[in-house]
Amino acid sequence: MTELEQYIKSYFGIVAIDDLKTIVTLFKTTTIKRGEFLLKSGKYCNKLSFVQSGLLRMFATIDDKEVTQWISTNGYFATDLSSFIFEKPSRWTIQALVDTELYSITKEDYKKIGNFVPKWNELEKLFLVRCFTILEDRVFSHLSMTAEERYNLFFENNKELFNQVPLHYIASMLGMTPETFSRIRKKQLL
Amino acid sequence: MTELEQYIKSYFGIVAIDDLKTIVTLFKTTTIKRGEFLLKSGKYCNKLSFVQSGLLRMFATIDDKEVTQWISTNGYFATDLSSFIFEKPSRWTIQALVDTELYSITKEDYKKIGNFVPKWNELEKLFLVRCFTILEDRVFSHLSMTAEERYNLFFENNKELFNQVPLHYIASMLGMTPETFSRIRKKQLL
DNA sequence: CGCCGAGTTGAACTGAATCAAGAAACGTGG
DNA sequence: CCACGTTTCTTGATTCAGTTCAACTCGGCG
Repeated sequence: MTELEQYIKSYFGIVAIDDLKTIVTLFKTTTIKRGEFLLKSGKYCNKLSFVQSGLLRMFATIDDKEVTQWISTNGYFATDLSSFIFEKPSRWTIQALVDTELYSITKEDYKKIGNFVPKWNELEKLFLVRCFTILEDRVFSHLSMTAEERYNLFFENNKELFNQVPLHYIASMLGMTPETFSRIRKKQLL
Repeated sequence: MTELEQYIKSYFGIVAIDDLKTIVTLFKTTTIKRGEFLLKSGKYCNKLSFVQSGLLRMFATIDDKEVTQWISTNGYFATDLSSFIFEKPSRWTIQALVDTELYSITKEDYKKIGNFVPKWNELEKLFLVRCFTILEDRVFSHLSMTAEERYNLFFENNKELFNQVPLHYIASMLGMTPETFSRIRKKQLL
């Protein structure tokens, strides 16, 4: 069983085996090498990708600075949801931090899932609300927490990530400089 | 035609008149007086409300401080989406800033819409992605902008709000103190 | 080896918070 | 409709969290 199947089962509860198979077979295995791009800013994000193994980073470039919005490790999706659904150019660039295996589905195939799997709409809704909730929490963290508190919260929930990706990407995603990140980190290690 | 009908038409494009009527009749008119609560933190948010007129503020209380997450004015929805969909206790409190007219639908009735209006799933999806995108933009604003830039961006898109609600609520929602808000405001008015 | 990106550390600086006080606007009860 | 208390908003002085700039270390890789 692939991670993708496990993901769907664990997040969406009981789905008929046949439905599960139908969904999964619409996703195609692809790989992307370290440094390569899954999406470039300004392009339409025409696929939804699930990370089987590896790491992707989604970021925007502002005045020569890269702002990391999201890091997708195995078990996460990577896409510009807004671009994918509304078929508009993306603000984001998605790049592989290491060689990465993906299950990708094109927008075209994605639209078909609903026809094959009636329950899909419900699953999709749950997925979207989950994404919404994650962002809601992040907004809240910026309204009510210090850099240190954001660090701790993220660290508790994503310990593994800290030995997998360059830390300045995490710093950027948490809205602080690498220096601040480093100082907080030192403090927490004592 | 109510604002709710207009909202659905303008945001979701052509919907059959019958479908529109079906959806709208499931929403019940209610009013809520200044200071009253639509939702209290810890309770399950069992309805989705559309603001016909008035103002609602969604906030959480942390260490005696209120953190404003969202202000719903006419033409916006007010709900804890996560609580509403997953039927879990809410972190948020929603309070009326002035006497407010709502169109509200219960979770129970909400579930039925799909049966009556086949196209509903598609509309719902677009709605959710729109909500997602708004939050994504807010996260990005905290990762890449100063308080002043956030102020300006929000002001450009929400001028009307500035003469409708106490400004310290807007300040809180933008992640700054009332004092900082006031100083930036003074600067921009010159 | 030498280079380059990642991470650390220190010192100076600054945007924004905090603290405090006063002015203006508001709404509530008489 | 006025008076009074409360909330909102402003302004100034001070403090502090986090940024910036710069220098240095370390480890991996060509």
